[in-house]
Amino acid sequence: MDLDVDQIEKKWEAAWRNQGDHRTFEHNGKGSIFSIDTPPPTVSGSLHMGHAFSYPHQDMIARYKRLRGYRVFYPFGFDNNGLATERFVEKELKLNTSRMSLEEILDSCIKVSESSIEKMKAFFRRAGFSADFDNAYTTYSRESWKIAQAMFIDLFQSGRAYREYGMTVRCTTCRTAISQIEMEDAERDTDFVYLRFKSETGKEIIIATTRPEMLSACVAVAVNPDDIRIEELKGERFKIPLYGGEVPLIGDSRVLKDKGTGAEMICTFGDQNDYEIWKDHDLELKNIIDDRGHIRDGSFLEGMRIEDARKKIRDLLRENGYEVKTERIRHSVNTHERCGTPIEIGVSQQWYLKYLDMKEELIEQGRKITWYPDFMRIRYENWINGLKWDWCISRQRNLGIPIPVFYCNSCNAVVLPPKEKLPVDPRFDSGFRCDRCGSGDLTPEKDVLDTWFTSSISPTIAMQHAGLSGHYPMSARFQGHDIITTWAFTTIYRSMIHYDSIPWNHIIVSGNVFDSRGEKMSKSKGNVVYPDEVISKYGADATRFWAASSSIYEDINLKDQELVRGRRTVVKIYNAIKLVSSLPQGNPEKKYSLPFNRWMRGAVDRTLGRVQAAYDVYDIPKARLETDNLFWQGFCDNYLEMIKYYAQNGSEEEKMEIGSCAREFACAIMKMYSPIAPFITEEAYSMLGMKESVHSQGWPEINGKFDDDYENFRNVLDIIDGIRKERSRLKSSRESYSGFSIERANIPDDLEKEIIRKTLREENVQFRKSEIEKIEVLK
RNA sequence: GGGCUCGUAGUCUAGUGGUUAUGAUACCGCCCUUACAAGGCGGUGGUCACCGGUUCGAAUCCGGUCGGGCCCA
Repeated sequence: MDLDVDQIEKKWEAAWRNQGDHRTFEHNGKGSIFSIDTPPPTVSGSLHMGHAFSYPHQDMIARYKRLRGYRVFYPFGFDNNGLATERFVEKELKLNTSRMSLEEILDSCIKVSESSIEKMKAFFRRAGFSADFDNAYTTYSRESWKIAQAMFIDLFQSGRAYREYGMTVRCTTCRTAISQIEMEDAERDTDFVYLRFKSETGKEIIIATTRPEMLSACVAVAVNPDDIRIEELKGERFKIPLYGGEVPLIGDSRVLKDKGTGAEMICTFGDQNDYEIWKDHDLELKNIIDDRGHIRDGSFLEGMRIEDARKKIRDLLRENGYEVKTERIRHSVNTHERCGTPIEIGVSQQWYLKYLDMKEELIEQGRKITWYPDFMRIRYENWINGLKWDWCISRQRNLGIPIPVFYCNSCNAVVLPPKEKLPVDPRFDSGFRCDRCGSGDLTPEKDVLDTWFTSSISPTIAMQHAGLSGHYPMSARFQGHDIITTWAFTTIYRSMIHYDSIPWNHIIVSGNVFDSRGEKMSKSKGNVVYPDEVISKYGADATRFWAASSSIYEDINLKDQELVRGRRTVVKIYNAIKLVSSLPQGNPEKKYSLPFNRWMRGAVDRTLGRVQAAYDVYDIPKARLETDNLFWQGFCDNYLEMIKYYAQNGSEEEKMEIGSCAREFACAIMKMYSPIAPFITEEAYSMLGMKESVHSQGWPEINGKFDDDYENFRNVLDIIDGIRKERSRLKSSRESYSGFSIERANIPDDLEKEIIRKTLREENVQFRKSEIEKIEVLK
């Protein structure tokens, strides 16, 4: 390959950076604002193909909208907040955070995220993103703290944020409360243990459980109300094996008759079902699992981890004759999505945001937004309909935006710092007083806010960072379909409660990237492909062509073939432009006198209309397809072949016209490609001697006068096509025949005949009018 | 188990009621036509997942079945 794509891309990357071309917001111009709510990539972990597939879509639309005259707001941020980053520090750096001070932990988190952010910026620049990376925001900056904390205070004051001692879902590995959002179901193989419970009067009932270690938290034995045993065993109290306490028999419809023996023990709390039954029957509370996953029941299990306790208690149950049998079953358990640990349910003090009262309004809000594609909205609505608990937003972790509250030790009031003092970290900052009783004796809140608390206000953070508040709602959000229930949902909710508005007019949902066989990429499978490798092999433009190759909302498998096609397009553009730039230059008197210029102008107009329509509905693959067709078939295979002869042998006036028109068409095609392939199109503009960047000038005008010429010229193209095919069928060199004879109803005029002969370099092409269409080889 | 979605040549893909189903990629053949052999032209390759229905006519609409994916339980 004689074209050094890498060198071209590096050259323009550097040039754009030096010129400071990419601004977060285009202040100049009169157009309306088009603002994009971009997903701040999380800095923990490495870059993945999603960054090379779905992120370019935003950039393509940003570039397109700029060309259409919009003042584009294209912010970029990095998410260095929360649990993911902290776990990353623990796992990747193998730091033992339990031996470090809070300051040291936070410090190493910041250091890791800073170096990670630099790597990511380098990648996004290399991939041709037109964002201002020097002015990127981070979700853990003081500025973001201040915004998030002020909004928290608003929520507290309006009664949306509340603190409650209640059921908590928690992860004993991450040692924090989590929300419904972060839970994930997983299939696990477990022993289903059948245990014998006896009553004082000697009656017995067999229950089945997957969690025998919870025995000491057992507060009832439950069967379905339709179960005949409810009558037989009415009033009996059953002894808890090994422990000896007595529990009642209750009936509850949530107990499944045909699962196990149809009887189960109710513990506080083995699972959500337990919790619900416990609450409705007003049972006793026995909380026996601490936040690190150790049993705290004061028995022989005291201090053991859950798994160890399960083993030990089963041995004891077996030895004492309580275990009837065991079945190996596969069942689904709720786990924490970040670490896969089965969640535990407990009760503790946590902060919540109330939203269960707003389900209908949230669905309404979702319907005010245009979803691309529309059916993704249904997933959003299903999620809302299935919501069970308010949003737990407090996390017992180190890294995160602190919850800005203190608790008064004298009067128990919740003390908020004044907004002008924000940001605050109650763990370090002091000097506040209770506004109710004036006491300075305050207990700081140690918990931090859930990462999604910050993610859900990305429009506010991005706008305030850029000094662009007051342009709410934003135009468009781009995000993956896997986080509709998290990011889209929480953003719509926050926007509603803070601004009584939708956060954006449009939401564009994209798919995920899988390996060539359609499997999820993961380190353990060894099928991970890194985006830097792909760009090194094929180039940034080719990678973007791949990203623009099929429906953006569908999952895509990473295959070479689209990357190959992308790279070929880049090379083809370069070569075509090389030819066009060699054509005579000047100002012709007439612009569209030659038939192929009129035809090509009509073709460009047609495609322009289609490409615009496609980009306008975020159909990037369609925009690419239309441009490809025009460029390869129309422009390269036919138009450029036609003009070659006339560019050399035509009159001076004709040469000027050809040079001028070919440049005009080439520029229009480069414009259409430029959002997808910013590098090679910029190179093309430079080769054509254009003074401006392809990305900074306006979108081409549709001329609109040559529709008929476009249609009429099809006859000439048909003949050229026919002769080319005939020549190929001959499978022999040109010495073996002398020419072609064309018979058809519509005979071209003299100039058209000449164009056909010159384009094909066949001097001997004869035409005869006939109702039967025919092409013959002349020997 | 529920919701959504997808199923079109070896592979990827266009096509939401109307000739012979689009194009790419891979493979084979011919042509070095002075921008490009990473090109041009041609060819091989399809029961449009399956079954049934609606219709003059179905890849397309409806119902069901099977299989993949995502989300939720």
